[in-house]
Amino acid sequence: MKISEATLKRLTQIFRTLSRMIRFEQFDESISSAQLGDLIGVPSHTVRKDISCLGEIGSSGRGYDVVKLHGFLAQELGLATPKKAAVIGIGKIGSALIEYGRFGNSGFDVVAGFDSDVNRIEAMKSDVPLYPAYDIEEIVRREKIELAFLTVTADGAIRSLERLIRGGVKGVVNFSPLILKSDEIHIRNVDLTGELTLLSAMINFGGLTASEE
Amino acid sequence: MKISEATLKRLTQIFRTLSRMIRFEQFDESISSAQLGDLIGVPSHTVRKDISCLGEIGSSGRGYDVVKLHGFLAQELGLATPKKAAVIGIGKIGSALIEYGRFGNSGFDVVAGFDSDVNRIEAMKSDVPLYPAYDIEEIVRREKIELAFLTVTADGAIRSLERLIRGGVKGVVNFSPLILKSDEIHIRNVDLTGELTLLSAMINFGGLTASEE
DNA sequence: TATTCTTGGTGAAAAATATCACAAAGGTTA
DNA sequence: TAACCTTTGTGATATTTTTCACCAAGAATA
Repeated sequence: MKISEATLKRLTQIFRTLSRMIRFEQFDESISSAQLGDLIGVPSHTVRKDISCLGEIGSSGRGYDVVKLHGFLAQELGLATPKKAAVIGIGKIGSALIEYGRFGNSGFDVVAGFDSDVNRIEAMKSDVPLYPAYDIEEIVRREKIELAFLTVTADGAIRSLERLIRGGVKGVVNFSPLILKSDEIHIRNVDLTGELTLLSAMINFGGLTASEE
Repeated sequence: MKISEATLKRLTQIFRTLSRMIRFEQFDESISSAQLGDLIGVPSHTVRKDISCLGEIGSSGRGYDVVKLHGFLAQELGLATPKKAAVIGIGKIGSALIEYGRFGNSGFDVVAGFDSDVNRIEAMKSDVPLYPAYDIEEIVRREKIELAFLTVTADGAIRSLERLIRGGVKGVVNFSPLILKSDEIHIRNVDLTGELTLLSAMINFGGLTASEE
């Protein structure tokens, strides 16, 4: 079965929503595709089609068993055993991610932080061990780290990326304003301030799409 | 002419790339669609088609005049006169965004910060004025703020969003793990740790798309 | 048990998006 | 000026993604 990136994104959103419901013990035994759709902001048929890509797990007339669906998604998406993750660049964004990353149930676990500024490393206190940037390749390989948040400036982004790839990382979320691409690993570019620029442009175009020239 | 959200996103990426080139004075007089495509990670024909949605601005045999294209995009996308923006929630992410937001050429200008913790407001020093959260509606209306970064926890996200909408905001970038929707304004949901979960799932599926069940 | 209501799964239709291929326009060189 | 590059703009095509419509399965009710 084929799964599009859009579908995979929605499935992980469903997974995280279920994780949160379970963590806070706020859920009924089962949930309908319409309810799930409301939670992630898509119509019910999209939810059904997405889930059915992985198999038949729902129950006609009742919906999806919350705990069962959560476990099913964890299994099928490979999130059952969390992957190790690193944060490169311990600035504000980086240290925020280290804190957030301590929640379980997300499919990953932040186990190391890196920064090129050795003084900053020593000055900071952190739940996870911090290392100088030139140790990225070695530590990533030794600890079998598979994922990384890249929160460095545009200058250092490429060098850090190369180190990560040489260390064997399989996926990177890039927060630098530089748009990175790689044939070897998965990269997701997240431009924080770029989102506001896009929003600004969207407002000028009235609707989401369509406009008079 | 109609513009899809995907096209608009790429056009803002081109705009920001050109802005950076101009700011650092590192550019030739003109640039080809192929070069632009390399920079934002899409093929040249996509770049040409996107730009041509706004009009004919390129020059056969030479490409696009960098300064002219930048100005043209600013004009057409409505980024020529920066919109005012606010940051709701002055934690690590929030204060990082306030810093980043001081760059010009992005189509927006951060002019206010808000937090529900009054002590934190007083303790922080910031380039922009900080206010308590219950003043959101008033200040947003008075200052004619059109955009906002929402960097609060899931608990406070909905209340903050309502205040922003009542104040007349037109677009919000939501960083809380809650997926927000609104019929009245544009909302972009950016789930930072969710990106790693998605990446983790993508790795388990080998390619970007396609896989055997 | 018969009836009615709810809800998932899914093939088919529709819409949106991306890709291609090439004519035409401007630049360059001899 | 003529021949040859380079590169844009775009109609046509192909692909992907979403939406729709409805059947069948299970639950609830009487």
